[in-house]
Amino acid sequence: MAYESVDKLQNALGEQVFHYTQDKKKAAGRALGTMVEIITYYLLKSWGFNNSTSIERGLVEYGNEEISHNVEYSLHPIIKDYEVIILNDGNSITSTKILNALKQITDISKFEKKTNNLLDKHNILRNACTIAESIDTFLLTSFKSFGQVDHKLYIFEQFQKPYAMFECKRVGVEEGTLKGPQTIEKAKQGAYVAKAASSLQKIRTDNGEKYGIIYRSDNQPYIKPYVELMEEIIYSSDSELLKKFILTVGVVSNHGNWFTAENQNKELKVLAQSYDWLIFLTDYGLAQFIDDLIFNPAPEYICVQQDFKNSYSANKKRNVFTKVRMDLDADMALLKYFTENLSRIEKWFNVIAPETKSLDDLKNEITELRSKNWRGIL
DNA sequence: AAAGTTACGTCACGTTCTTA
DNA sequence: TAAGAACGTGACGTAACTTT
Repeated sequence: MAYESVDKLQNALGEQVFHYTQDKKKAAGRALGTMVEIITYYLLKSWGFNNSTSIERGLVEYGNEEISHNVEYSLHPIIKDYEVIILNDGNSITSTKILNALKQITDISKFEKKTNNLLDKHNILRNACTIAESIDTFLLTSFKSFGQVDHKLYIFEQFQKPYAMFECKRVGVEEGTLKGPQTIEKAKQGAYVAKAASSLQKIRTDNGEKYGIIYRSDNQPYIKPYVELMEEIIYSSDSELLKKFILTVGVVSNHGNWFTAENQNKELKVLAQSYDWLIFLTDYGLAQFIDDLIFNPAPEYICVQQDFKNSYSANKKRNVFTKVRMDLDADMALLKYFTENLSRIEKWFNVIAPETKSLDDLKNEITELRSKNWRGIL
């Protein structure tokens, strides 16, 4: 690999790409944050969660609906699915067009239309495209197949209430310092949301053990060691326990000194005890992604490099390399890259919490949650 | 002095409103 | 319908400040 640390890589990006900004390191850091988001999202897609995943939805706090937080990715129960065909007229695929097609096969009067385009006329895909909302559900659409004459689309009705959420965070090293970061505020912000979202709440015993508490519908508290209780909820079919449970997952990226096995920084400790799961994208993983797709792409991935370059230049119009807006070719290239390298990519992550678990366990837990009979539960 | 906290500037994205 | 402005939220890095 060309760079021995992500910090070096960030500075190189600053010089090569973000020279037009006022603070090139900061801008490069922001772009690296976008990469962490994209890696996480395409990992979820590769795990088969494409059609369950929403982006930046407002999530209300458990028991306190007046406060909501935009969460990066939330996984929602699918309750109905449809397929429609849209003529390929070369123009954008608007929610109006999709809803008009859907109207032919089902009653959509309870929905309020959104104005999102699944694809715009410059072939920019909108990931997790919401086309309409009702009180407790919404409609999310995606491509089933592309055609010269027409496209086949999926439409999924899903519950507003998710069963899992993911947040991505990255913090860099300050120039001139060996230790960092100084800012724990971001970690606290993430920790607050993680602690406020789910019905499974965290408490400490007097001995410092982490316990969970969850209320049943008769208002009786149910208290047990945290991970034990969490597993009990995930693998149960008890609607009282599952109803407002949200598995919270944090994804943080290394900056070279957050994480050594024996010495975690305060920031990391705060996050590790606040999310149900904290997974760690290593320097190595982030650098591999950037090297394989942006610095030294194989021929089939050059479009990714191009879209990245086009997205970050002094005279760019709109970014086409984000979790939501992604050039269609880059999307397909990313899916190919993740599918073909999935086991290698999964090794980019370390599991910080729960201590004894693996990434496979996480996949199993969200798969288990997806499989619940949510219509009966909610 | 070092460690920790707060404030702030810049960049970015999503939504809604406005304009054409 | 499309593009852009305005606004709200969040991300990231670091200067300035406070506490130990």
